[in-house]
Amino acid sequence: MAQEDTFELFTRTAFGLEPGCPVGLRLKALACQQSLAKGGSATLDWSCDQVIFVACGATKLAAHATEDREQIVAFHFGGDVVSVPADGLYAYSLTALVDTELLAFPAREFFDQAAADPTTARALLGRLPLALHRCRDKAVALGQKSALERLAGFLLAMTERIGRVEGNMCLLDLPMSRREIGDSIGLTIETVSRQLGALRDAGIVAPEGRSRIALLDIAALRACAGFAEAVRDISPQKRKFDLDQCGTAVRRLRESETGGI
Amino acid sequence: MAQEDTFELFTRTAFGLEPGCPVGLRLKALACQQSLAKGGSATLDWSCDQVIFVACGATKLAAHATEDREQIVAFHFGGDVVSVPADGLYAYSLTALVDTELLAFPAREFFDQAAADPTTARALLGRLPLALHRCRDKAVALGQKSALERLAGFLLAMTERIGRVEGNMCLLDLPMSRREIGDSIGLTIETVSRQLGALRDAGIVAPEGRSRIALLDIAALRACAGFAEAVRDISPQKRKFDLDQCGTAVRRLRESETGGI
DNA sequence: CGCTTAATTGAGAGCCTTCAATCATCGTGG
DNA sequence: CCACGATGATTGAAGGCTCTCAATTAAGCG
Repeated sequence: MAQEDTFELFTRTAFGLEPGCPVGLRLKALACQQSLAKGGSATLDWSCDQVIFVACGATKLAAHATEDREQIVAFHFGGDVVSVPADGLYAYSLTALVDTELLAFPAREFFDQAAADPTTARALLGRLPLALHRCRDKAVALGQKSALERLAGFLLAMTERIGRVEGNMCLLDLPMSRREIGDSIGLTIETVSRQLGALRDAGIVAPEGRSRIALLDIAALRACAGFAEAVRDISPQKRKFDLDQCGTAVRRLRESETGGI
Repeated sequence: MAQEDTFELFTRTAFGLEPGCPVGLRLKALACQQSLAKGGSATLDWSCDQVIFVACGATKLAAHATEDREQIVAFHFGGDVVSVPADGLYAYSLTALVDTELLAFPAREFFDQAAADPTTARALLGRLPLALHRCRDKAVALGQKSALERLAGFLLAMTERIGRVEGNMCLLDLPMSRREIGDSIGLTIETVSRQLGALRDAGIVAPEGRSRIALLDIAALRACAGFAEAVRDISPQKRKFDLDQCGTAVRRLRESETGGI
């Protein structure tokens, strides 16, 4: 993908700007394009925050907590804008799950320009809270939910992002490994595998090969994830009843995933 | 605190705006002031996102995962701006830890006005990523760290926010209960108490009464929290060595807390 | 000073992790 | 096209950390 194409994709899809407009040109002057092969990590200036536009492909944003332990903070797909923190409490990295094209901007200068243009500013003020709220939902999952609940929530979140409907079920082609799933929801690869096996044995999902999963019963999966189903102003009795409807293999949880900025 | 005073505090401290300026007036038209007594929850329109300015006091933003289980997503203090999600996967609540004054805005209209004013937009584009990055650091703690690491990280984060230096140590007057600490870092009240006891026995902290904690050895506390100390471009040997310097009562983790937008 | 509530401490159980082995998948080369 | 090898995934057994349940102690308030 040529620099021109990538940048036009950026201005158009991310902010609804016409190519060649003043803001677009100023932002373009800041942009640094990168092509990452599967498994490659973005080369960024880690001394200051960055804003990344994922033109196409898929990436993971990971925080390195220990030499051998990383927490994946979010997954991103084509069209997403990612806010990448500078080195702070943890060292972060942005890694391509598949071949990926991206645009990198230094955050301060990027926001300086964006703030001056109402259209761009409004777009960012829409995306940033969304990413924040997704991250919070993730924190809820990591802090309060069981392994099964986290995995079910993960699958549902991924379905919303990259799921394809096929008849009366849903197909999911995951670009990430079991390890990356585990690193995302705070579980070991073995636990992920075991819980996936439980969902399979319950007839809720059907893994096909290494990366494809067919979702046979989304309602049951949602019950597994244990989200708070529009609970406000619903009587406790009714709420309790609904929660108990999940089957025997179903126990506790809830979750969210993938936060474009 | 009168409406006028609260609002002026808002425009001045949060955005550096002069009272009576055009944006200020338009934002004021959206504002809904609330005074919360300790323990009171904000009355908000949960059908749409809200932006809250905490004029003075302290609040917790909590997600209700289950009837008896809540995850505190962030603590806020005077001057903070909070992005509060509408009802989604979870029901959120904003509760006062002490008597608190706040201003509530509907998010969409708020951002519409803010985007039109470069100064306000720039201020928000500075605060939102900060809150996002804090939330991510919290996710790392919840997903990867041990109980001791989480508590140490919590204390350090709180120290940065509301700690007072007193001689060669630091005093911390926590406005939240043990239960709220636990709900914030994903632990039970008993585990919080036990880990705090471990830090006390190690001579690192000295609890005084229910809410005050004296931090006697911040370096040791930092070691307990197990943050990645500017690890990029440092040899593995050196890194390993540093990590092993933490004492016997010290094991694994790292953390962050309190995200004003 | 006594009461109510919060915090601490202890014992046992459960869930996830760790360690280890087997199996499957997929890319490569014959 | 099939066989092979390497890597990833699954499954099993044992252990550890945190949770749950329960009792005791302390703090703060009237």
